[in-house]
Parts: sequence; C-alpha cells; structure tokens
Amino acid sequence: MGRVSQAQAQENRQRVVATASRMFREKGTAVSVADLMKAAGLTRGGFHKQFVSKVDLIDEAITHAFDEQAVKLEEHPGEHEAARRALIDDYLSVWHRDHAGDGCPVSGFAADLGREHEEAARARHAYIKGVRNRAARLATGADDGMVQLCTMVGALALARATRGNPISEELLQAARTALTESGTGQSEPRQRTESDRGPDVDTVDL
Amino acid sequence: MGRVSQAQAQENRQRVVATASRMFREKGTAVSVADLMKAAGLTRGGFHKQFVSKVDLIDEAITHAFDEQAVKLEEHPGEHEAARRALIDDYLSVWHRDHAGDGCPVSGFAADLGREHEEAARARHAYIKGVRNRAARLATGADDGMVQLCTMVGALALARATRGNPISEELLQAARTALTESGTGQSEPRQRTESDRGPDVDTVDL
DNA sequence: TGTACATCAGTGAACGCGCGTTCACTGATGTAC
DNA sequence: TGTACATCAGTGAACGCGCGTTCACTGATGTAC
Repeated sequence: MGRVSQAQAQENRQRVVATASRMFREKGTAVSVADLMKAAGLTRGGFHKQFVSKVDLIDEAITHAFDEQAVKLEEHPGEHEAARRALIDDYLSVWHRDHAGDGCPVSGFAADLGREHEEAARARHAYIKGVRNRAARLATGADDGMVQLCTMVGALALARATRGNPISEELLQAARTALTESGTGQSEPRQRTESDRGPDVDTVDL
Repeated sequence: MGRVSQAQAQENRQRVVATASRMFREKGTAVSVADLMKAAGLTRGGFHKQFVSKVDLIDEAITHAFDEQAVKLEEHPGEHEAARRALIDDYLSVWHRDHAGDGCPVSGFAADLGREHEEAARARHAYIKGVRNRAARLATGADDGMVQLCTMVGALALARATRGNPISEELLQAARTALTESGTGQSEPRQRTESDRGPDVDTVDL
C-alpha cells in the first residue's frame, strides 16, 4: 500500500482519534497503540506519522470525547426540566453502564485523570469545562447541579464496579429516583424555586 | 541473605499485602510487582514464594483493604448521626482526596473493578459487601444510604480528577453541604423521620 | 493536458525497555537423632 | 542439650512477551514543467 490522498489521510487520522476516544473510555488509556490502530483498520507503523506520541493522542482523544458530547447535549433544545430528566434517565441506564465507550467522558476518564499527575494538561482543561457544563445543565433553582452530577457519576461508577450483582441495578434505580422524584434531588430544598420545572415532574410540596 | 524465620516470613508477607493494598488504591492495580516488593523492602524474586500470581495478590490486597476499613468504621460507637457526620466530613476532606492509598477502598478500587471483567471474584465479593456496609452506615430513616454513598464516591472521584483547579474543592464542599444540611441529603424528604438525627445538625423544617 | 519526479501515508520488522514469572543459588532456620 | 542435615524465604539474573517508538521501504499522490 503506497501513499494515500490527503483527504484519506485526514479521514484515517480522525478515525484513530474517534476509536481512541471510545476505547480509552471503555478500557482506560492503557490500551496499546497497536490495538488502537488495528481497531481503526490500520497498522501500528503509521501511528507516529500522525501523532507525536501516545500521550498526545490521549490528550486529543479526551478533548474529542468532550466536543462530541457537547454536541449531543444540544439535542434537547426544549424546556430545561424535560432535558434534565432525559439526561438523568440516559445517564443512569443499564445501557450507559454497559457502554462506557459511547458514554459520558466525565465518568469515562475520571479514573485515568485522577491518577495521571503530570501530563494531559489540555485534557484536564476539557474535563473541567465538561464538568461545569453538565452541572449547569442539571441545575434547578438554587442548586448549582454539582451535587447531582456527583450522585450520577458515583452511581455509574459503583454500578460498573458491581456489574453482575443485583446491587448494580439497585444503585442506578436509587439514584434515578432520588434525582427525579424530589426535584433538585439533594440541595437545600427550602431555597429551591418552582419556576423552571417541567409540567410532568412528580413534584413534592415541601 | 539466607532463610528467614517462619514468623519473619509471615510478617514480610503481610507487609507486602498491606503495601499492595495502599499502592493499588493510590496508583491502580497496574503497579508492577517489582515496585511493590521494593516498597515493602524486598526484591522481586521472592514474590512467587508467597503468592501464586499477581492477580492472586490483587484479590488479597483488595479484601485486606476492606477488612482494615471495616475495623476503622467501628471506631465511632456513639450515636448514629454523629458517626454519620464524621464519616461524611472525613470522606469529603481534601486529605482524603490527596491520600487515596490510605482512603476508602470503594473509591480506590472502583475504576479497576469497573474495567476488570474476568478475574478478582473474591475482591468483587468484598467490594459489594463494602458498598452495602457503608450505605447502611449512612442510612437515615427512609433513605437506605445508597444514594448518599453515590454522591460521596462521585464527589471524591471528580475532586481527584480535577485536582489543581478550584472546582475540586467546590465539589467536595457542595457535596458535604448537601449531605449534612438537609439530613438525608437527597432522598424523598417527606418520608424522612427526625428520630435519628444528632443534636448539632442544622436541621431544616420542611 | 501530459509527463517526470519528488513527496509522504502507510507497512512491517526491529529497537530498547519493563513487565510477570522462573530458576539456580545462598545460608539461616527448623528438625531428626 | 549438641550435632548433622534437610528445608525453604529471599536473592538476583534470566526467560518470553508486549509495550511505545524508530526506520528502511513501498508506491500512489501531488506537483513542477
């Protein structure tokens, strides 16, 4: 196989990034370059024609995952509360638990970024932006959404770690119920306003 | 260095398990056997005199971490609510964020168990027991504690992944406030009872 | 528009390195008498 | 209680293997004329 057109090369490069973005979320950034390239339909040799190093790709793959998700998050342009409920239900679904590769990068990269202390400066920046973005989308009234995001990330992490045992589904269900039945889910209820709720929420008068 | 007494050998073995338990929580189970043995003051060669394989040690180190923590959890024999608040404050502290090796194994091993799909059957069992145990300790009234545990695990994971940015401390603080100011923190407030609250809790009449 | 040639995306073998594991060896410990 | 000897915890070098990376090579692409 000889030289490939510039357009094809660009497409190949993007496919490697997209593949890495998925595999890193699924199995962690320890996935080998050879496996990655193979999954993208290429051989290992060409890797350094496109990327300076593996760390470089990690940075790019993480950033890519957040960019991609930011687009997805725009898909619920309707009212805030309906979008919030849809986000929560998707997030705490068995499907999301079992498909980390196509799932939320906040959960997918938390472990690797929590242990990586040197590199990945760009990725870290994208990660923090992603956390703030999601928290804002969950916010209801006085609650800034950060605590709800913590609950969701924690529930998903525990559900993934306990897969195969009934407690896995219990955790997802418990978090879903808590986050949707009482409106904000957990912040100081007395300060919460009713203004931005959707009509079909099973609200609780406090 | 020749043979060592049976007592010394047993002590060495225990030191390796304790060291592994700490290092695996801190850096993940990818830590090498050589590094582990070195940290325990031994050389790599002796490893397989004590352990069948590295996977074997991972199993034992995880189980050990939970046993050790179960003992620590008994240290607050007083009233339930005071113990609960102490647990939450310790859990969501900056110290805990920065010392995963001496911290909660539920958070420390969530990432590795979430990705490990074959081995570690014993470890998985210990993990699930640990999750149920901690959830029970957090329970207040109608809330079974699982959702609160999710919030804590998620807050710690996000705080660790965003270390170095102000949002890291914000996440810990937000979760701490939510979990202590409103009693249960997030479950259906209307069903909650007041009976098991501590005297110094800033309770909110709903 | 054709033709000659330089470019370079992708290949596959090889590099040094660190991994988990094995093994011949050491010599103090534990035991048989 | 002493003595002779077998045991085996720990050592350090070596094993095969997979890692990230490098490199000579290929040949279609892109370009200069």
